Amino acid sequence: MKSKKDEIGSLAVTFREHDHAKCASLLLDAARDLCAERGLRLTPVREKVLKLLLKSHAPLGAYDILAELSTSGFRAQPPVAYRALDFLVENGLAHRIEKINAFVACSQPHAKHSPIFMICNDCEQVAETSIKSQGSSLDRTARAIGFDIRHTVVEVEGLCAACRERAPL
Amino acid sequence: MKSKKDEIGSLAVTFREHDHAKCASLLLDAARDLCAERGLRLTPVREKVLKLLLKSHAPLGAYDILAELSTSGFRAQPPVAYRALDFLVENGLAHRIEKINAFVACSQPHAKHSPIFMICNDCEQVAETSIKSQGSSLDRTARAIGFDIRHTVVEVEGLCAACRERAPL
DNA sequence: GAAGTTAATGTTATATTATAACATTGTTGT
DNA sequence: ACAACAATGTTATAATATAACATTAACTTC
Ligand SMILES: [Zn+2]
Ligand SMILES: [Zn+2]
Ligand SMILES: [Zn+2]
Ligand SMILES: [Zn+2]
Repeated sequence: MKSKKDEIGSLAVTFREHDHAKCASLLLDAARDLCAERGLRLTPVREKVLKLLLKSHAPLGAYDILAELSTSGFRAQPPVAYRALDFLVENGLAHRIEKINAFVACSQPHAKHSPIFMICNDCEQVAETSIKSQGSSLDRTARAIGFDIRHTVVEVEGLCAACRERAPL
Repeated sequence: MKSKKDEIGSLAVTFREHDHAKCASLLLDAARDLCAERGLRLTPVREKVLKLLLKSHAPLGAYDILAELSTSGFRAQPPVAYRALDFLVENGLAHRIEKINAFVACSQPHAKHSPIFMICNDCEQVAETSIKSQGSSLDRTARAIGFDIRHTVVEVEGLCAACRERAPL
């Protein structure tokens, strides 16, 4: 049984001081492992896009990525970015954040999960946590009306603790 | 204390047989009342857009609305639609559904609420229900990490009961 | 390893969604 | 009537995303 502290630590490292270089490199390794296991090809563009997303916990728009790709010797037509992002999203290595039309690296790529995002409107970082869908209020309501859930979007906007301290209110 | 049946009836009428003409007219009246109470101006374009949204429980894109406006003698430049939609959304008469870049009339315009949408991928109708934010898992996680929630997006995609019956699996 | 097959990338063009900026008109309060 | 503000009209463009088709690379299977 995990302690509450563990839970917070593992789920919302984004808004806490942490060794992000390590954070990013562990996730990159995890992605490589996952692709190897599943016979997926983490091609140069795909890996590059993942690395760009892993640079920070702030999401990037498709055109931000495109711009960075073009300064790194990759082709820079929109489909290049969207295809790589599609691959990453379809395979659980990244998520799309609907509210802001942007993408983040997944912070728990192996586990099958329904992510929840907390988007700080000030520092623009995004923390990923997870829904426990079994028995949730959402799940119960859906069952009650016979709705079969295929995909869930949960995104909250607000201010992270650090930003609230910096600029109270 | 409401019964479970009441709760379902009031919250997810979308996917059930119902007198939608009545449904729409009650909501239009509610909107007029609400604007009168708050000193808001439900101008012709704004009312027309609300009526368009109230035609069904299927959401409309801004450009769908624009097209309908132009066939009704209104000006049809994008800002016309977006401004009316902004007004309706800001004042709680409509909601934007992020996942599909579209808008629906709010089904409970008086109550302050955090809506949840259930989007049927087959019939494309959307049911609105509500989060009980107090004490929810989301709320607890946010508190635990000191995140101050300003706005919540909860949208689920899947199949409604009727569509599942029509086309099993 | 040559030929066939599928997956991935390259490239051009265009579709879709949304906003900036500024001019004009209408409404409200004095 | 006048000022002040709210709403609408209008032009232009920004930002996001996909369609379609050509080319190249990778993986089979013989
Ligand atoms: Zn990190
Ligand atoms: Zn922050
Ligand atoms: Zn109805
Ligand atoms: Zn349906």
